[in-house]
Amino acid sequence: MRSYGQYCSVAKALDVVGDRWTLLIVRELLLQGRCRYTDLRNGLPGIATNLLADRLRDLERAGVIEREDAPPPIATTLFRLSDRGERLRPVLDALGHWGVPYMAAGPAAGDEFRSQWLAWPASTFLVDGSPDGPPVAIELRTPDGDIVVEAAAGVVRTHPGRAQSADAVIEGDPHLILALLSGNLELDAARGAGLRFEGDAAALTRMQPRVTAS
Amino acid sequence: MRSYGQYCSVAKALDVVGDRWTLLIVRELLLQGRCRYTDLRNGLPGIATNLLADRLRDLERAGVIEREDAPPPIATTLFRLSDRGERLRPVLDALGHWGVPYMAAGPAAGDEFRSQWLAWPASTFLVDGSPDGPPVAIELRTPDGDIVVEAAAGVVRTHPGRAQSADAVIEGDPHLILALLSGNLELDAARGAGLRFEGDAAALTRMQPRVTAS
DNA sequence: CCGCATCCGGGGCGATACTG
DNA sequence: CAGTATCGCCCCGGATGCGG
Repeated sequence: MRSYGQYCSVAKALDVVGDRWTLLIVRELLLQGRCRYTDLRNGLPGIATNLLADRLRDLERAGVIEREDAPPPIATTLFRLSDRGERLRPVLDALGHWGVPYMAAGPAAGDEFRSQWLAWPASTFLVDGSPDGPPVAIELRTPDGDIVVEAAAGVVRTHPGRAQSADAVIEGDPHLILALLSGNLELDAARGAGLRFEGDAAALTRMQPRVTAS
Repeated sequence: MRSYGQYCSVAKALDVVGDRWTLLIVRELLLQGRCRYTDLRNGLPGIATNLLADRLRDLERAGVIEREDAPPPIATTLFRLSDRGERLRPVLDALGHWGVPYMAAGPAAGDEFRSQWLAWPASTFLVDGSPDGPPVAIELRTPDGDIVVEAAAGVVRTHPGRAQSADAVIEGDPHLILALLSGNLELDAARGAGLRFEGDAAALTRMQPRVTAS
């Protein structure tokens, strides 16, 4: 990116990560950890492949990501964040938190979705309604992968994969899942819309929208 | 900006503030408060005037800033952040903190500088070396305005303007001021380079670089 | 002078095709 | 699978004009 030419730490940061798509690439690496080129493409619907290659080159030169040749049997290239890149997490957290209100209206026409993107709405918008209760885990199964949403000790967190013991399992359209989690859709209505829900409905009410004047 | 078309709060946030120059406009409004168009231009060296006008329109439509007609005798337009815009402060804080290491090497050739930009290096990179001591204020006088750096109760903060009672006053080249504050330049050397320092040198050593593995 | 609008050249970006 | 190559387009940068 063309430098702003300003001796200011915000401008210098944007010189490095202010290009279009750059912070979304960091998002995917924060969410997924080490990725193949194809994994990144899949997590970044809409990006032009030459742009992804360009950005990965830029980010590597800037010391934000590192390229790693996978061990022999695999024969592929993996990309991962460097320590410096991992330190961008607070930036993504702040941006993701600020952007949550835009999710309330539902996806725009043609919006793509990946289950791992629920991490920010879940961990910054939802709050554990019963901080003193035992931990609760809800497993989400979407067409592009599974993630676990956990409420424990007052906070809600997410991570990819399956839960060891899920209190509830939700399967179906990701938009419906978010509507259900955020309280914009009742369980009965969600079921009527095709969402499959198994397990303890109380696990659902355990997670509540954080009360903020946004 | 063209939407990323992703139902993700980070992407939605970048749909609004991801355009070039946009976050720097927010930076200026966070630092300066209400601004005239000309004030913004002055705080954003390098921006094309049509782009500034475009961005201000976009930000107003997005509800991030608000336009305000100044009271009669003044007859000008003022721009200020809305509540929603003020909530971008954590984003700028995170970015500014992440970018501080890029300041260490000094300004690049042709880099512009404004004194108010010292706010992030001062408040996130410097730390109050004597948390239990009485508050200390250093007044900085640069060609484009004055700012105050205060150390109190363990933290270092800045604000524009003059101090009620400054323990020290530094006047001169902003680059030298930052080098002096960050400990990269000794007081004697700074004086030799043309910096004027008056007051208590202990106020200077009160503020120390935060120890981080950056 | 302040707050823009207009015009124009160059390059970043988007979409698709192609390749080792 | 992991990228290059190519080609338009539109965003951006820089200069200038202009009404209030």
